[in-house]
Amino acid sequence: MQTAEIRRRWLDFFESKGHTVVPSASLISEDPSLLFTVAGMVPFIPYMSGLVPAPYSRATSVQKCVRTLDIEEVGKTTRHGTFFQMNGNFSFGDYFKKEAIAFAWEFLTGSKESGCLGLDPQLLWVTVFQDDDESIAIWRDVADIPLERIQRRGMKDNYWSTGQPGPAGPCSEIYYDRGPSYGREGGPEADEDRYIEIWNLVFMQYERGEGTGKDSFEILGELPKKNIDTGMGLERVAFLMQGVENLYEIDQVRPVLDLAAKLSGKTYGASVEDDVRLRVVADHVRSALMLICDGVTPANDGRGYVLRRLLRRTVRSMRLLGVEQPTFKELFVVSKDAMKDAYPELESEFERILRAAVGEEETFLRTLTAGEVFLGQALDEVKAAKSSQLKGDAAFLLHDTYGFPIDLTLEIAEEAGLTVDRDGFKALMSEQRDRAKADAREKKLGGTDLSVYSEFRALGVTKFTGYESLETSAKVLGLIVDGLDAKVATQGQIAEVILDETSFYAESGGQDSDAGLIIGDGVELEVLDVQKPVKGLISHKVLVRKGQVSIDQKVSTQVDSEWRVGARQAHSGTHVVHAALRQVLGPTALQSGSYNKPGYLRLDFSWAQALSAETKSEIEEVSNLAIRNDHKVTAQFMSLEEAKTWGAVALFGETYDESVRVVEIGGPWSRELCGGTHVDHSSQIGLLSVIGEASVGSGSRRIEALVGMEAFRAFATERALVSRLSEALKSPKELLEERLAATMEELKNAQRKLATLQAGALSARIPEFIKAAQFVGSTKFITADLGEVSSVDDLRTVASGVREQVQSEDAVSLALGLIDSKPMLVIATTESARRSGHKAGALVKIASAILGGGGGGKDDIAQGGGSDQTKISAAVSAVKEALKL
RNA sequence: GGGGAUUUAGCUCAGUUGGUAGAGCACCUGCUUUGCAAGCAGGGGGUCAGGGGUUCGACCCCCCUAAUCUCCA
Repeated sequence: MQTAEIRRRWLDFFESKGHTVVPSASLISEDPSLLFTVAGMVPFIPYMSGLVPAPYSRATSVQKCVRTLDIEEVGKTTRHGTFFQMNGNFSFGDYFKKEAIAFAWEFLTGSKESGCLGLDPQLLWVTVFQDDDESIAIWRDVADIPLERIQRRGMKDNYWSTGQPGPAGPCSEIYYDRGPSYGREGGPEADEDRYIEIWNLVFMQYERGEGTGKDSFEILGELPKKNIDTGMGLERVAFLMQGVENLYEIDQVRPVLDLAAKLSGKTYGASVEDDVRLRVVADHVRSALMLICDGVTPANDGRGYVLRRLLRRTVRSMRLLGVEQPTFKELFVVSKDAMKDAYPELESEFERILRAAVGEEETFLRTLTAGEVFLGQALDEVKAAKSSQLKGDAAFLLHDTYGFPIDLTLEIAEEAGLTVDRDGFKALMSEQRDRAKADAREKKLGGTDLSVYSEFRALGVTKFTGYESLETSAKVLGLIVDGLDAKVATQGQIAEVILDETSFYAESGGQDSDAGLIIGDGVELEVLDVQKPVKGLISHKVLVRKGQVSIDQKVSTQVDSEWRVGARQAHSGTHVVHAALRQVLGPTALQSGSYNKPGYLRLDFSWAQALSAETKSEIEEVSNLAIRNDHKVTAQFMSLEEAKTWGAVALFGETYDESVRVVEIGGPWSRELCGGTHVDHSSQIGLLSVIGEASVGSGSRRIEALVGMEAFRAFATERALVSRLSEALKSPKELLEERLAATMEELKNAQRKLATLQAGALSARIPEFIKAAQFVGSTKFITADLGEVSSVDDLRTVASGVREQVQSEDAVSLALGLIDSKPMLVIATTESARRSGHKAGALVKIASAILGGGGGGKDDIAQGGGSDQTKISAAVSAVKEALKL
């Protein structure tokens, strides 16, 4: 049975059992503490923990997941994949153990004709938590499974919790027996390779307390609402049902493996090492495909770095298989075709996906080439030193600084007949890890506890009235002071206020929160920040300016109207720029993040190269034309499905409710899902001025713009600047550039002429200096006092010019002058003077010490200086004295 | 978030406890010559990423900033 078919049957089955089908959430987790969606239940966590009331009591999904913790195991085992799909059914305070077990058994063993999977019940084994007699009874009852195929296991294997205080409970797992050729008898307790886990049923029934690890914490009591969370690994079931050996051979993955084999001329199954590499390629290509599709781009940190590693490991594996040419183009096409039945968006997004993947492949191939050169030199040095081992720090430097993978270093060193100090390398790696971890611990302080909000959220959602009006009368439902529930907040305090309704916009979708006042009887609160700490709940951070505010008080929320006008201009301006980007650059220039506040907006978008000045102007022009065309701006609510078929731009990394708000500017010209506040007509944006465009990492650019009055003021400031320049250069504005270029040219010529003249004038004085030479013993001593000079170069020119005239004699020339009234000197010696022991460096040191400074240089020429110009003649005498020796 | 590396002529890069910034290629001029990156001679071209500091003096040492590459979390 094809993977897509199992997926479809799953959703149909649970829908028929009254479950709401929830589409897979993005791989980019909404929870900022998680890099990715790592399990099927992740999108449901707020409902499980009770933070947010569940909108349905039963749900089912097939969730895309990425896990890279075991990335090194990929390809070596049957069941480690970095990307996988988790089929889940969930109950939020609805059904519990009995139904969960019955559903699972029916779906697995029911006939194929009836829409189930039709697995042989004789091959299924079950594990339960050791004390959970209730589950054993249900299994016996529902599945008629013999007791010897039900095994009891301890906390470590069959007890679920998040590792933190909160819901917890026993699990029951279903295993599939692959048969005697895969391992020994005795169920999962004996052999988890023969008996493969396919389904985990988690019964959330207890509240756990503080504690560490998986098995040492106390149980505080029963949960008021018990939940069911189950997960069936789609890839695992697929590989068992398709009669293949592991998850790399299922229909969604195998085509990539086969292509990699074809490209490298290898035969799958011929070599253990090559097989692992082929599986790594097959796995990583699929993970990267899905990640890029969800909006991740290669980067040096966070999610982007995980993606980069996947892509680079793929390139490296292909190289180890013997392919040095680029291969991503072909590999990704094949992977996309294998996955597109379940994920049609892969087809429409493919151009963007491929661009990101191929771009990364190119840069990594460049990195490899650079690293190979470096490694070649390092290996030559090892050989030259008659050693046979490349040091650990050299291997680490290659890896850490040049991004050259360690296994390639090992491979190439081996080819050259050398070994690598692996222990040294590992030690340096773990040092680096410790450093990063220590830092992470440092920063972790102040992790926010959201539980204080859940009681307010239980009272219902905060009604947002700000789309229609700036002012609303409301009731104070809750106060939080210093993170704790409070009854009252007094003058001077900073508090968080929860209201039943509000006209204040909370920061989201890139739009900064509203500013304004909350006024009540004798109380005035200044709104500093507005956030949505949990879905549906709006919290106002305020400073109590006058009086005191208490629970149940009636207040009026008053958004600063000037602020809101600016916010609307900026947010609509962001949509305009986004649409303009896509019009000018094409649909792949997709927004990946944005921020806007009155007068200012910035937008990050996926794009590889810097924008040319012309492109930037074009984007600016298209934006301002759209503003001038006075498009109508409308907002309406509709279902997510409807919005998608309508072609609204949904942004990656954002999560949307069932009902979404679609904002249009000029109908289809700009159509985005957005909850922000907007102008009514595009002309109200006023004016839009692009002020900057820069890189925020490879594959991602940031454009910044000013709107409305801010844009006007920026232009006015520049105009004033140009006026001042024009006045200063005594030139009309139109001729400024020419004038400036001409002035620069003149200046350069004048400087050159001056330098020539000065050099000439200085050289002309050389005979005069020589004529005034004195003899110190047999050495001719020539002093040239040049007075104020422009640089040491003049002194050097004279000193060496003099020396040139007397080069056959025993002579020492000294040129001295003042630079910014500090005495400087240069001494030059002829060859025969040096033979008599007169060294320029030593002489300069003597002189400059007297001048209150220092100096030095070589034997033939040296320079120095000091700060006391009254000591000049003393310094010259000292040199003369030194020459006597 | 924490490290490492790089930034020098149009391009690729040298630059040695701090003492006049170089090479190859490209460019210009002249000569020579018509054979695969032609040769010879001469020449132009540098805010040594930006800013601050230490020093008599900084491409070099210290601090800050930016861009690019890279590793770890």
